[in-house]
Amino acid sequence: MGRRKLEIKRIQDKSSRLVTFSKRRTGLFKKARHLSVICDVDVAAFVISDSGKLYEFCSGGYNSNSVELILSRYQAEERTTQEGACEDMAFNKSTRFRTCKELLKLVRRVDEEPNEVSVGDMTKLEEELHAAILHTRSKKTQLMMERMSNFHEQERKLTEEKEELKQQLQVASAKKNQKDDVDDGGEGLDHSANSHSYDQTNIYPPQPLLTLPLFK
Amino acid sequence: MGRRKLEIKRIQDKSSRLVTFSKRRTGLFKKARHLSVICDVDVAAFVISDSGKLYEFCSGGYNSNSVELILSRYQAEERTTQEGACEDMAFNKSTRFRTCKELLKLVRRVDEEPNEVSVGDMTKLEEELHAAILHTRSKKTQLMMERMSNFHEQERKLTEEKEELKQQLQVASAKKNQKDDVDDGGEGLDHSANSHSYDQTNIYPPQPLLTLPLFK
DNA sequence: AACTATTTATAAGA
DNA sequence: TTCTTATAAATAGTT
Repeated sequence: MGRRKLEIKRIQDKSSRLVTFSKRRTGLFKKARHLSVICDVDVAAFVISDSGKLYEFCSGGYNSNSVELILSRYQAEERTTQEGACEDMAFNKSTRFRTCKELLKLVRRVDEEPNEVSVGDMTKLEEELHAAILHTRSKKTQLMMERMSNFHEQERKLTEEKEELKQQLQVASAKKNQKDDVDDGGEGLDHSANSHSYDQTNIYPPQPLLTLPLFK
Repeated sequence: MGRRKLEIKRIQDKSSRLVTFSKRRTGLFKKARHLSVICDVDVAAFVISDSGKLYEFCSGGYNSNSVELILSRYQAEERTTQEGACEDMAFNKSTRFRTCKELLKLVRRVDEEPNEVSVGDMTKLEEELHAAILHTRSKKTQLMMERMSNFHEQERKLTEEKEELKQQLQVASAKKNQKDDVDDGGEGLDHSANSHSYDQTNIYPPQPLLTLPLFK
């Protein structure tokens, strides 16, 4: 809804992204308000900006507890939904981990009957969950690194092949010039000039990941 | 937006209220999704219908922890706003997050003079550090995804250039054969046969990252 | 911050 | 419900 159709993908230019963010955030909250009034329902919406600032809308107005009501409703849902997730994941590879199911069961017990779970068990649970996170995260990173490495290798190959072709082109045109040197021999070189070599190589040497400033 | 202008007040007729609810709820979540994608921010929205059914949208997709992430951010805010929290810390009300430097200063104090930092403050610190981790991690992933996308693009370019060079080589050798056709004209083609085209294109369409099972 | 040309959402009707 | 369509509302780019 604007001067031109906008693709639904991240706006690269920071400045216009910010402007759009402001406009659309306002729009979203307005829609949320209208929905809550017109249909007489509870609505809550949260937006967290790039810089970490929280924006919220809640149909109950600001000094009501309706956010809590909505959230607790959500959390209740969560608890119900998680029945039997991870049914199949026997991950006690080396006796170090219980099954995912057992872990989650314990999590639920901590929530529902905290007095019947010892602090020791909770500490253990916390540690195991943390281990699971680390495991998953490390696998993820490894996978991504591998994929990037593949890209890099592929690029190297392509560049190599390109260079080879260029060489061949030069050799060919040189031979041609040798053979009939009074001819319109310039043409052969035009092409190699045409193939402006891409020098955007500054993209790759996979720069060490920057440490982003945490928050502005 | 419709055949006539609608006042922003509860629709009396139950049937049309329900129809409108369905339409506008869909619209709201769509807007939320667009906002999250276009502006690259986290968004969560909850709607509870008259009959108590919960509808939710969250920018992270369904099996991600982004709802929790956003909610914990909200709850952290809550705690901050309430009295007595964070005795020791001058909070910047507008951003709510202190600077990284301030955070680290507190970490050092926890280490050096643990008795002078309240448990409440430590809890708060822990939460903020956790938020910082989440933020950093998400940025890291984003960065890697972007870089992969760049690789992909670069590869496309290189392949394109390679093809162009190949074409030129063929044209050149064709001309050459035209001019002195009794010559050792076969040579020009040998090379293009040599450049076996790489068909390992199955690597890229950057597959959406799989959600790895926690443990094998 | 305003202004508009356009796109997008949707109210009513089928 | 689902689709169609006339119209209202949101907003992208511009000033």
